[in-house]
Amino acid sequence: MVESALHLTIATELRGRIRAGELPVGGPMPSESELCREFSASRGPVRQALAALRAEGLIGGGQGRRAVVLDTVAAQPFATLLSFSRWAEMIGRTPGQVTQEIGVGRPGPAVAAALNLDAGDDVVALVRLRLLDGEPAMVERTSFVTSVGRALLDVDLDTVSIYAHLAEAGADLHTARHTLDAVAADPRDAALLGVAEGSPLLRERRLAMTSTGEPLEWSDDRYRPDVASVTITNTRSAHAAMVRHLDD
Amino acid sequence: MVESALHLTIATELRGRIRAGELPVGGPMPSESELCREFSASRGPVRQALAALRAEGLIGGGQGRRAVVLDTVAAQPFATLLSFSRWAEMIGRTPGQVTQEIGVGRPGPAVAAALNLDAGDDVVALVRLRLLDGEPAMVERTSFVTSVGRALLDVDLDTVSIYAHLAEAGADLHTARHTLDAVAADPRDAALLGVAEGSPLLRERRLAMTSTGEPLEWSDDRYRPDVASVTITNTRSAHAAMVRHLDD
DNA sequence: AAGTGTGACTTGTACGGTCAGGTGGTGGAA
DNA sequence: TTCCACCACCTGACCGTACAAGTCACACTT
Repeated sequence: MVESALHLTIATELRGRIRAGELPVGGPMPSESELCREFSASRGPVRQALAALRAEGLIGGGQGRRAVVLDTVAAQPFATLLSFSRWAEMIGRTPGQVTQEIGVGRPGPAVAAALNLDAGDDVVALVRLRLLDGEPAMVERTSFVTSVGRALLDVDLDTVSIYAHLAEAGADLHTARHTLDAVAADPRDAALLGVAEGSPLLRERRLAMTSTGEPLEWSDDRYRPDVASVTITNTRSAHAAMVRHLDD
Repeated sequence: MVESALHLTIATELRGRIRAGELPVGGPMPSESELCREFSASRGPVRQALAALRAEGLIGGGQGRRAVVLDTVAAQPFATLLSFSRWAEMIGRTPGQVTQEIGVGRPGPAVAAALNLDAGDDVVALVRLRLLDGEPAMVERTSFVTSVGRALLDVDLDTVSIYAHLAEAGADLHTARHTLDAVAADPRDAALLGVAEGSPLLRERRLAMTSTGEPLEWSDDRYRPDVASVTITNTRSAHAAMVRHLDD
């Protein structure tokens, strides 16, 4: 087993203590020097770990004061925000999917612009109904650039997680941009999700890129708003952290 | 006047170059050592600045490779996400507001739970229609804890920015949690925003807290989805950054 | 021509120290 | 008893150094 970096070890350990209630919400964190002694680290890694927790919205506080525990649940890691399946598993639900369409073809102008494609380029387009515990939760309309999408044409998309498959195929998913708004359910959305036509849906449009900014995937996902919503935490110093969660 | 911190200076300067196109999208950032020389800094502040840009979704990249410019527009700073007025000013629009109701009273159970109030506590409740360039854009239903809200009862809310006023009054706004979903416009929303009853609205429920986690404000904001949406960037390493923006 | 090293360059991680500036408790003065 | 000055402690910021690990291009070998 490769030991991971010290600052990651510290962050993981502190996250665990916060989640377990060992460090209670509203209470102070240990001081930096205490953490240095405990983990035999210099202040660098300790501060790096605290900065991470701060960015996740777990702790707050200011100069001269000890950091304060704000919450017990952190924002979700990268993969969870990208993959419906991993998200479902993380929140303890069973993901499912029913593929409606898949094929190679010319993209519409909006998709071509989002993926920064040239005039002649094709995409692999996919429409799926996503389920949570067997109930309709989301309609997904995804377009992949062909270099990535080709790997999908041979697999059974109703059983395999796309992102797990793409990761194995070596796709370098690194950054994603999510745009959230509300739309009315069109007739097809309504039929698939089991809601009335025109009823409000939470739409997440997502562009996934490599570490160098090359677009890989563009998706238009429409959630039943009674099933899922999105929470973001932001702090004066740090920036925002996002979490998609279930409505109970 | 104290000059601001070096890492903030570097980050601001680099943001400016990216926005100006001096560092083109898709191109490499200067190496850390180049930045050290240019700003007469050690690697610490330089890396802190780059980490900030990374968290804002402006740059990406990995070990051994130079960072890559991903986008020209950064996520918004804290105040912009909290204050409709500052957001409007940042995107070059004129904010406006028409107060519908304001008063002190007993909160509903949902509000009391969100603000973590005891049974007998009152809140200052406020309903406003918010405008962009004179056009209806959002309906805001906000509840303040009385210690904070009292300061609002004496001012003209149609002309003063609440957050500017609260900041002057010494309120320590530090962290905010935003939950996004979609709702159908109720009759009152529809009348105020000038949309059909039942049409989809983007709802942002927001809890603002002090640095020690004490709730200060709970708000239910409903946007016309043709006017505003919310974008979030997240990266494998860094966490998410959020930006609220205008739909053109 | 294609594959393979090798080495320069770059970022990631971590150490140590230093100073500035904010916080909060304590003890003495009024 | 109340108030205030002071001080110990803490976090924020920064420097310089060192080594590990990843990337890329170029020269060399096959």
